[in-house]
Amino acid sequence: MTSDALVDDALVRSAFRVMAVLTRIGAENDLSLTQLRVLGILRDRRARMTELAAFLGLDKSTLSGLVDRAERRGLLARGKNPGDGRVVDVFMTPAGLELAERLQGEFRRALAPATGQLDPGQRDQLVHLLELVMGTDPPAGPARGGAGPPLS
Amino acid sequence: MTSDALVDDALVRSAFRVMAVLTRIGAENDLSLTQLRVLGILRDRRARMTELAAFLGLDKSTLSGLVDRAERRGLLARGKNPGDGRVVDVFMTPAGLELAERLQGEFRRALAPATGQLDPGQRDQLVHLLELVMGTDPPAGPARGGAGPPLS
DNA sequence: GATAATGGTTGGCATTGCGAACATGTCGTC
DNA sequence: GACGACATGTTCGCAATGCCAACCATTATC
Repeated sequence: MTSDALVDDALVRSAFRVMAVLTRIGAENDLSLTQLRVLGILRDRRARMTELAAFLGLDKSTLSGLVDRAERRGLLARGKNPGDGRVVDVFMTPAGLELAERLQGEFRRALAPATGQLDPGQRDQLVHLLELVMGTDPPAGPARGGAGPPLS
Repeated sequence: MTSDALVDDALVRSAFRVMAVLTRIGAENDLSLTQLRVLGILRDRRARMTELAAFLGLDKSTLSGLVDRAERRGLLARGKNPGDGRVVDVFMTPAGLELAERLQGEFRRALAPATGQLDPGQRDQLVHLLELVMGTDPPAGPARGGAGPPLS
């Protein structure tokens, strides 16, 4: 019982901590958390708007604006989908890729003092446990069980 | 050597997962993530505005509006600080406390299928590892004692 | 007591995110 | 082939988040 509560607590705390780091790095580069996430997701794939929206848990209309702004900054680009005329594909520009790469480095460096507290064995353990916990299917998501290249 | 990357990855993934659950529960109750967090923080203490802002990593002015809305909904209340006339203390109303209690229950229930994947021993281990990782000074934690500029 | 420093609020601004309404494209049925 | 159902994105209007700069009130410092 209380063991449950402790785990929840630890997960929430670490989540907020991670988010704080991501938010800070984003802010330093004029990117919101969501934009950061988009950059992370598109780093190794091209996606259609709806797909992306579902993945992020956002409305299609929200994504329109999001992509608009990122496109205006030259980080993303829209392209037609050859197979379906309705679909709009989104993908990274070279500038976007470069930025994503740089931010990932910053993120790892920012987290290094924390993760450095663990020895390799503990690191594996932590990864294993988190995968166990998070391995169950997310609330929703027909497409790809939620695993994406989580921005780092 | 990619062991580091794996940990970062797992942490980010679990962070987004936890946030998604919190966001959903908040949305179902017309509360933003930040409001949820405020409710969580004030559950067992009373705090002044600046203190709260620093803890959340937000600007004072952001908090004004946040507390305004929560106060209008009867969840929080403002009070004078006896020791310092400039200070505004914020604390939960009974309604706020009740809501916070309920949401915590919802959250635990939502996470149960995930945490239930672990046996008690693994649970302890996960808590321990997370505390190790997060126990160190965060590279960018909000409101850490002396060090560091406002960093937003 | 004058001047600084601290604590909160206000107003202006861009962004986020939702829902509803809309335009366009695809597909199934006749 | 033409029609209507459906799917995909965009646009518009709205409230909320969050920042900054400017401001008022109170406290500290000299």
